[in-house]
Amino acid sequence: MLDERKKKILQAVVYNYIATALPVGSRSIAKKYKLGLSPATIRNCMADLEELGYLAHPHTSAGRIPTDKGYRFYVDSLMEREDLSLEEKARIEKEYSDRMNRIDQIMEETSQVLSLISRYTGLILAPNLEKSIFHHLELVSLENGRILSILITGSGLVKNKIIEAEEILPEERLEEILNLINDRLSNLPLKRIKEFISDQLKIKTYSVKIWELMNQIFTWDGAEELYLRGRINILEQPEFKDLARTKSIFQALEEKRLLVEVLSRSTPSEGVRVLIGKETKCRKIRDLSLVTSTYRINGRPVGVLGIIGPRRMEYSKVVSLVDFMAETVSKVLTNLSHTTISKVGE
Amino acid sequence: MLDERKKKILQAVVYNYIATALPVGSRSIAKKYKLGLSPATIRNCMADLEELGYLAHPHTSAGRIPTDKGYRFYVDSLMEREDLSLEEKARIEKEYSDRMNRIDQIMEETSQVLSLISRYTGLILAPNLEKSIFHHLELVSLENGRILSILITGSGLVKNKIIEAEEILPEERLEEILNLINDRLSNLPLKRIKEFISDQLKIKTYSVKIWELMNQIFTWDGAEELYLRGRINILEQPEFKDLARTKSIFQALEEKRLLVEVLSRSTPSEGVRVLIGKETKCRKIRDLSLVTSTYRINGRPVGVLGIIGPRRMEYSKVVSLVDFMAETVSKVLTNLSHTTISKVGE
DNA sequence: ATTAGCACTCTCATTTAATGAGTGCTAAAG
DNA sequence: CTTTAGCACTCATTAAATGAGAGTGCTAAT
Repeated sequence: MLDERKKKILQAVVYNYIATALPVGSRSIAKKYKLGLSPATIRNCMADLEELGYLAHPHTSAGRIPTDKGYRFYVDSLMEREDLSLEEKARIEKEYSDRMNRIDQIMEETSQVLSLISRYTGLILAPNLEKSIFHHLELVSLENGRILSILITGSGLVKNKIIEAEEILPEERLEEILNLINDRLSNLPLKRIKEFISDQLKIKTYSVKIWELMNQIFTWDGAEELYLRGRINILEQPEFKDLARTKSIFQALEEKRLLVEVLSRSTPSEGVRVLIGKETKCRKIRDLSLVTSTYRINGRPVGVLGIIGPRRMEYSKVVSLVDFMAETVSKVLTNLSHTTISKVGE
Repeated sequence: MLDERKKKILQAVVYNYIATALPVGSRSIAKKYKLGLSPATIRNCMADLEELGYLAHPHTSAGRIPTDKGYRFYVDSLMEREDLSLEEKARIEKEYSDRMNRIDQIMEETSQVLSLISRYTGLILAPNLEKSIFHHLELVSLENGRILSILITGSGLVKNKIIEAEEILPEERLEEILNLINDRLSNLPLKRIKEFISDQLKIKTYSVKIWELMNQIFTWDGAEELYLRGRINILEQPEFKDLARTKSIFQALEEKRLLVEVLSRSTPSEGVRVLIGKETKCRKIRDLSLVTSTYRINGRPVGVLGIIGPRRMEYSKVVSLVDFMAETVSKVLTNLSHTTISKVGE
C-alpha cells in the first residue's frame, strides 16, 4: 500500500498532468504544492512510484506522467468528485423541454449535452429493445405482401419495420394475429415475446407461416443505436496534435460497431464506471478513457451513456457529469414512459 | 476568351495541382505535357493567366495554383468526365439490396457509398416531406390526450410524431377524422394538405380544435434530415494537415443546419452542380467544394445528394460519381414507392 | 514570337548550437 | 536513518545558420 506521502505526490502528478498535458517534474511539485519537501525528496519518492508502476518516464530526464495504474489509483482512492455547479445543472435540465417526446430526440440531445459540458465526446446507447416492454403493435399491409409493422414500447420508443410475407395473408388473418398479440402479449418484456414466438415455431401448433412472420416483426438489428457527439473535441487535446495518431483514433470513433461493443461490455453495475486506456480492452482506443453509467426506465436499467476522451481526462468533473446525466435521462425517460399507451385508438 | 494555348496550360496546372497538391511550375509542365513549348514561354503564358485571374501565386517564386475562377473554367470548359468503371458501378448497385426497404437505411447507405468511393465526404438530404405524396395516416391514442401519429408517404417514408391534444378526444371522433383524411386526402402532395388544413382553420367550419390537431400532425421540423459520412477523409488531404485551420472546417461540417442551408440553396437544376470555394457563399467552408445533384421519385425531384471535399477535388471523377448515384438512388426510391401502400390493414 | 541564360527570391529540410528542465547519484546535514 | 544540497549528465525543444531546389522575371539573342 502507498504511504501518505506517496499518495500526495501521486495525486499532485496526476492533477498537474491532467491540467497541463506536460510531464511533471519534482521541482514544480515542490513549488506548487506546499508539501514541505525538497525536490530531491520528491524525486526519490517519484522513483519509488515509478518502480511500483504508477508513474512512467517518457524518456530519461523528463518529468513523470501517470500510467494507467496511476490513473486507476487516482480515480479509485484519491480523486474527489467535483459537483456540477447549480448553473450547469439548471442548464442541463432546461435542455429537456416537455416538447421532447421522442426517444431519438432525447438521445441526440443527451449526447450533445454530454459533449458540450465536458468538452470531450459524448455518447449514449439507445434503450435496449430486448429489455423494453411491449405495448402495442400496428400492422399496415402494403403491396406485394409486404407489411409495415409499427412496434411501440412502454418507454415510447417507436420502431418501424417493413417485412416480407412469402404468401399474401388475408386481411382477417392479419387482424386476428394483431388482436392476439395486443391482447395477450401487452406489457411483457420483448425478450419474453421472442422466446414465446420461437417456442411456437418449434411446436408448430399454429400456422408456421404466421409465426415466422411474427419472428420477423420481433427481430431487429441491434446496430445503429449509438449516438455520438463532439468527436472534434478530440482535436482540442494537445496530445493528439500529431495527425498520424489522431487519424486512427478518429477512425475508431467512426466505427460504431466497435464502440457499441465496448459500451455494452461496460457492466451495468451501480453508479459510474471508469475505464482507463488499455482497460477498454480495445487496441484502437487504448489512448482514450471511457466514463459511463447506466440509465433506467422505471428503475430497470435499459441503456448506457457516457463520455469518451483522452486518458488525461478531468475525471473528477466528468464522473459527476455522467452521474448527473444518467439520473436526468432516467427521469426524463421514466416520465415519458408514464404518458404512453393506455388505450388504443380504433 | 482564352486562346488554345492558355486553355492547355490552365488545364495542365489544374490537373497537376489536383494530383499533387503542390504549386506547379513552368518547368514541370513543359516536361510532363508535351506542348512543344519551353518553360519560358509557359512562364509568360502563366503570368497572363494570373493577370486574368485564373491562377495565383502563393508567394513569389513558387509555382501557380488555380483560383476559384480557374477551377470554374476548368470544370465548365476543360474537364472531361471520367466515367465510373463497370466494377464500381456494379459495386454500387450491389449495395442496394432488396432488403433495404427503409428510407433511413437508403440514406445511410448512400452517404456511405459516396464517401467510400470518392474518398471525400458524402452527404444526402432526405426526401423533402413537403414534396412527398401523402398515403396513409395511423393514429394511436396515448395517455393524457397525447396522440401518436404515424404518417406514411408514397415513397415509403414513415414519420412518427407525438402530438398533444388540449382536450381529450373521444375515440369515435378520432376515427372519424382518420377516415376522412385517409379517404379524401390520399395521394395528394403533403404541401397541398397543409394548405387545405390552414384553409379549414381560417374558415372555421369544422371544430377548430380538430383542425389544429391536424395542423400539428402535418407540421414537422425540417431539420435533422441530413446524412453525412466520411468526415475524417478531410484529414487525408495534405492541405488540411494544419490543425488550426482544419478544426474550423470540422466544426462547420458538424453544423448540419449550415450544410442543410447551403445544400437546399443548391438549385434543383438539371444534372450535376458544382460549387467551388467561395461560390458556396459560406465563409466557414470557403476552402471546400461541393458537387451535388438532385434525386427523384417518379420523376419529381425530392432531395439533394453530393460530395463535399477540398477545392482541389477530382472533379472529373466526382461529377460522374454524383451523377450516377443520383440516378441510382432515384431508381431505388422510385422502385420502393411502387411497392407501397395500396390497401390498408384493419 | 520564342527561347536560352542568368540573377534573384523564397521555401524547406538539415545541421548545429544553445537552452533548459529534469534526473540520478553522492556526500553532507539534521 | 531520513532529508537535502550540489553537481554532472541526458535528452527534448528551440532557434539560428546553411544549402539545395524550384521557380520566377527579365533581358538579350534567335
